[in-house]
Amino acid sequence: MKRQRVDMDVIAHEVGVSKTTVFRALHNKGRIHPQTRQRILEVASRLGYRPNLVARSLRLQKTSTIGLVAIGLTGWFYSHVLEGVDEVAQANEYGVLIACSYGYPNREREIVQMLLDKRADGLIIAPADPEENFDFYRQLIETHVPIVFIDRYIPGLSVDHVATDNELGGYLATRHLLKLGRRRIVFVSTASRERRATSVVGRFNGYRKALAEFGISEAVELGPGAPDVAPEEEYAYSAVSCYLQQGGQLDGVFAVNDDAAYGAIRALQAHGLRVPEDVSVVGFDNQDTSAFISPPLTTVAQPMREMGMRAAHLLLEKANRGSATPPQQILLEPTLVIRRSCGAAGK
Amino acid sequence: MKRQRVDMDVIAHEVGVSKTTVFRALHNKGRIHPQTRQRILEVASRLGYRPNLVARSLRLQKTSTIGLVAIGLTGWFYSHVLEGVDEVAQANEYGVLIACSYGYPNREREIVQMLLDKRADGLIIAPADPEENFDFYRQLIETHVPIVFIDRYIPGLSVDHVATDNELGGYLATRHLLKLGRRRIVFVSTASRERRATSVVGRFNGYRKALAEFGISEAVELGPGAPDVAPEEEYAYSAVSCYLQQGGQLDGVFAVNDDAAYGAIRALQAHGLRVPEDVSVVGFDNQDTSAFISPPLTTVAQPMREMGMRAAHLLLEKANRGSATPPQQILLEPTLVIRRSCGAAGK
DNA sequence: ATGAAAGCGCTAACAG
DNA sequence: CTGTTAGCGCTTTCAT
Repeated sequence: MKRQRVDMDVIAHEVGVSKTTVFRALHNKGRIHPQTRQRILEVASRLGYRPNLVARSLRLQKTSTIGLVAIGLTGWFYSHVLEGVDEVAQANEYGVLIACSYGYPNREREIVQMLLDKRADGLIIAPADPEENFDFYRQLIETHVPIVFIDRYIPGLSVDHVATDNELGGYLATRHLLKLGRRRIVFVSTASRERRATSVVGRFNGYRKALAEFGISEAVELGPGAPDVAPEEEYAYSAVSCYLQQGGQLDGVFAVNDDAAYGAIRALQAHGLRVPEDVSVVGFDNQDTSAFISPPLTTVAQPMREMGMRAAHLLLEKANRGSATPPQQILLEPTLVIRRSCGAAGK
Repeated sequence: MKRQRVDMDVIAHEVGVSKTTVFRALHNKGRIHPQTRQRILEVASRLGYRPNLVARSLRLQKTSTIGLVAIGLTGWFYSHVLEGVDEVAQANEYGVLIACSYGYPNREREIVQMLLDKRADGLIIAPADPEENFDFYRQLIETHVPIVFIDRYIPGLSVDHVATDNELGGYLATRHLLKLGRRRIVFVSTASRERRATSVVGRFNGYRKALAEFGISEAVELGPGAPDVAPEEEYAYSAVSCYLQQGGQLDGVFAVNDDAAYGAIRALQAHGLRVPEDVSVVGFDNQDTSAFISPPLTTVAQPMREMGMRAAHLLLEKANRGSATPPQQILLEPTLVIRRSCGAAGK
């Protein structure tokens, strides 16, 4: 038995009306006799009719699809952001076409091209590098494809973006350490490629700003120079270990993310330093795990899901109302979550 | 200035040939004069021509898109699997349309439908529940849409799937604890919905199988009865705490995943028990973090990325060679990673 | 070596 | 209230 595909024509013939009438029945649009509509709906249902969204997309010049350019799927932070995007997409009957750049700017370009060829209605992009693809994006913007940068952005380009106020986050974390009396606070950063991202740069600036307010001008960054190795924990571990072995002093650590904080804590402990008695540690991201390591980690929380949702909303707005509105930069507020690793009261 | 969209017709007019010729030039197919081809290619490039993949999809009845039905994006395990899928998709010039069920069977059905309406060439699915959608999938299979289940499957349905040999994993973990002399080994499981998944059931069976080999018939599962709360760490923490407070005895823990292991360890420590001196703990998944908590966690590693890649390959094969081949069940081998939480020698 | 024409399945403008 | 017709951009068959 040959199960034939059923399209609107098949239904039309079956019922004995025209395709247009079928269309009107299915979409309940225009004037149509209730009886006719009823019959059509029944037949459609009996035949298991399903609209061909590809055909619709071609006709409407609109795919109801968001293109999502991620750096990777595995990070705590990004995966939550992406769920936020998915959530909004589903709620608006949009699909999400996703592809990862894995941090490579050239791959990022290819992906964007692919997504555009598939006629995504707009793109949400976490740009791997703040400079490498500057020209590429500048040209892209001129084509008026709706684009929203997420988490990171490309300085100098006037594009919508939504991100956490990373500078504020870094500031809050560092000021907290300072208020606890810590004065030799180091910034544990991340592998060189990531280090350039606006999110990381922001945290570092916040760190320095807080130091400056307390009259400290010397910023110490641990990471640059360490072997460029994954995972984050390992990188931080070796960066901190190296610093300590060379006789570096510290009584506070602000890690660029929670994973780095775990590595830092382990390095400190391996070196005989106690956390938080000897050294206070603050991370960034507030992973679930951070409440369960020992000591429980003080960290900066970002509204991850919300970030994804805001980006998606922004994009859909652009895609539908036309991109006439001027670009918005949405900054989300981070919050400090105090636990025991910093030595302050906290659960 | 009105920047008009350039399609093959525009190029054709510009060069003074027919659309067909343009087609042949672009695809380098059929007989075409090298000169003509050259001119066409130049114009196409100058005009910034990009193929409309939606139109192509409609014509070819093939979208070069994989539909991915995930349970969520945030787990360590799944996110790595998805990257594997993405990797293979990109390598084969496929797109990945993703949507999450968040564990709800009805939502899962809607997503599948949406992906099918968008004419994905095939679906990779992590089914939320092993039974709820049985009939739905049974019917779906009859339509011959290429489908591959991943990580979990639906018993009784003859569908391709690729998963870890979870029973072996549970067996390896438990046998390891038994060999270390532990005899009161509990299984720390997960919230009720997840508990039914074939992956979890497999781990539990492996656990019991190992116990049986050592003449132990009593299996103790911690979790059922505990408040059904997120995150995993919290759930495990309260399950273990509860057990201990009620005077439960144990000298070994096999946790269904690493996050649960973290929660278990914290509960044990909070209760004055030392890990691994008093209690040996083994997890499942080998998250990066597990090497950096204290004590470093012994755990079962799964080939996550490979799982995603195998699933994607399998799907593409089905989608292209026609789904005439009989369904394959691919089981991947897990490996035990020994660290300190179990008390054996190990880094 | 090139072109004309049909058609993928849907939507919409226009008639009746 | 319903039908006819054209067309979205591409691929392919058949002709020349």
